[in-house]
Amino acid sequence: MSKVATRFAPSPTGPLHIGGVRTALFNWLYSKNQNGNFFLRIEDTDKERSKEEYRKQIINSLEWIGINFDGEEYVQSKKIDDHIKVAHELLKKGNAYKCYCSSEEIEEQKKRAKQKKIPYIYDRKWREKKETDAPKDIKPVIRFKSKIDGTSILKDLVQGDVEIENNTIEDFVILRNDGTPTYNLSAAVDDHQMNMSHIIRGDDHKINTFKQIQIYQAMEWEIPSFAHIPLIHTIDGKKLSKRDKASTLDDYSKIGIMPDALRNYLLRLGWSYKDKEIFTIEESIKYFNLEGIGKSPSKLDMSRILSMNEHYIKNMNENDLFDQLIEYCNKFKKEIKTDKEDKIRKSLSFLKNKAKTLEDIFINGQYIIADEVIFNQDDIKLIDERAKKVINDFKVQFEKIDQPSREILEPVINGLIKSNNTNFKGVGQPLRIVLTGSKFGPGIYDIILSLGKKEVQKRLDTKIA
RNA sequence: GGUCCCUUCGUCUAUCGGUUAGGACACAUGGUUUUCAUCCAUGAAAGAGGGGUUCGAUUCCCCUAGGGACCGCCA
Repeated sequence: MSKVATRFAPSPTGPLHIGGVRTALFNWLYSKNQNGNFFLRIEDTDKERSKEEYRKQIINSLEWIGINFDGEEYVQSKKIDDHIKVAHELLKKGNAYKCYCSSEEIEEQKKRAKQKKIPYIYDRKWREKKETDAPKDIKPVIRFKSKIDGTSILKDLVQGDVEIENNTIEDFVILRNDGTPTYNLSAAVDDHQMNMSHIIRGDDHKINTFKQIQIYQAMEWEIPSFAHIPLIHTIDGKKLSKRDKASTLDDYSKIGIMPDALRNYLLRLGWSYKDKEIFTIEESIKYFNLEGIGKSPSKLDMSRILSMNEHYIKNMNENDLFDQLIEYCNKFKKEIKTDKEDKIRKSLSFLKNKAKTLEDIFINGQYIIADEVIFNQDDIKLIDERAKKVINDFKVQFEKIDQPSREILEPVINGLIKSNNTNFKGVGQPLRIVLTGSKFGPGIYDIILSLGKKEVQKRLDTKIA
C-alpha cells in the first residue's frame, strides 16, 4: 500500500472557522498516526472572493493550534492549466461534451422546475447532439458525461456504504464558458496529482465525491479512500458557517482560550477513544483513528470549551502558562510592564485557581497589573470605622516587618483579630479591599506577598471613603 | 420537492446481543476554606415511537416521526 497522504483544502474566501479547523485536525492526525504526510492546498480559484488576508489567516490559524503541513503549500490557481488539460482529455476520450445552453436557458429551466416543485437536473440536451448544431454566438461549457444507469456505492470510511442512483447525478460542468475549471474537476485533478491516499472532509462534500470518483474512473486513476465526517452544528442545530459568531479561532483566542485546550476540545467533538477526555498532542496522534469518528453531527458547547481550557490552565506547566498569558495580554489586552512580570509569575499559582481563561487571569490579576487600585464602589461601602481601625492597626504593625512572609504575617493578623475582637473576615476583608479594590480575590497572604512590602505600604496609605 | 445521512442523560460521548446503560461538561446538594474560587463527596439526568428477528435487544432489520446536508458556469 502506498504511503498515507491527506490534505486540508480550504478556500480563502473567509476566515477559517472551527469546523474547518477540526477537519484539518482530523486529516493531520490521521496522516501522523499512519506515518504519512499532511498537505495544505489553498483552493483560490474563485478570484472574486479569494483574498490574500484570508489565506494568511488560515495558515496562521493552523499554526496557532499546532497543525503543521508537510512540504510546500499547494496553490490551486497555479495548477489551472493541468485541470484544463484534463478537461480536454476527457472531451477527447468521450467522457465529456460541450454544452451550448446559455446560462439564461439554464436559469429558466431551474425556475420552472422550482415552480413545479420537481427537482432540477440538467436535461443532458447536448450530450448526444452534434457539434454542427451548435449555435455560433454561444461559448460552450464542458460537461462531464455522468453515468446514467445503475447505482454507485461509496465505501466511506466513516459512513459505511453509501449507495446512490447514478441518474440523480447530473452532467456537471467541468469547464466554464470562460475556459476555467470548476471545483469538482480541479479537486479531483489536484488530489490525484498530489497522490492523496485518503480524503477526509465534511459531510457536505458527499455528492461531490460521487462526481469526483467518476472523473477518476474516466481518467483511469487510482481512487483514494474517502471519509466524510459529520458537520459541526451551532446550538440551534444548523451547519456552522463563517458568519456565525464565535466560530473563528480568533473569537476564542481573544477571550483567552489556549490552542491546546481548543485542540483537545475539537478532537473530542465527534471523535472518542474509550472514556479518555484529555489528550496531549502525542497521545492524540497515537490514538487517532477513523473508527472513532461518530456518524451524527455534534453541537458546539461553550461551557465545555471553557472547562477544557480551565483544565489546561490548572494542569499545565506554570512557565508555559506564564508565556501564554504574557503573549495573550500583549496581543489582546495591554502590554504587561516588565516590572510587573515577576509579580505575576509568582502569583500564577493562586491566580489560576479562579480562572477559566487567560482573560480571567488578566482580570483577577488586575490588582497587580494596574498601577492604580480600581475600587469597587459597593465594596468600599464595607469599609466602616471599625474596618479603618483594622487597616490602620495593620499598617502600624506592617511597617515593622522587613521581609514579609506568611510565617511572620500570620501572628500579626491573628493578633489583630484578637485586639479588634473580631474574626478573620473582620481583618481579611478590609485589607483585601484596600489592597485590591475588591472584596473578592486571592487569600490575604497571597495578596500581600505578591504585591511586596513597598506596594502594600503605598496602598495602605490610600484614603478610601 | 428530490437524493443522501443522522437519532443514548441538557451537551460531548462509552456500549461492538446479556451492563444496576458507564464517563466527562453543565446542573443540584453537602463538606473543606479568611471572601470569591479551587478541591472533595453525593445526587438528579438518556436509548424518538411502532413493528419484527432472537431465549434475550440501546445494539440487527423494516416503518413512522424528528433533525441535518446537498441539489451553482462557489469551493
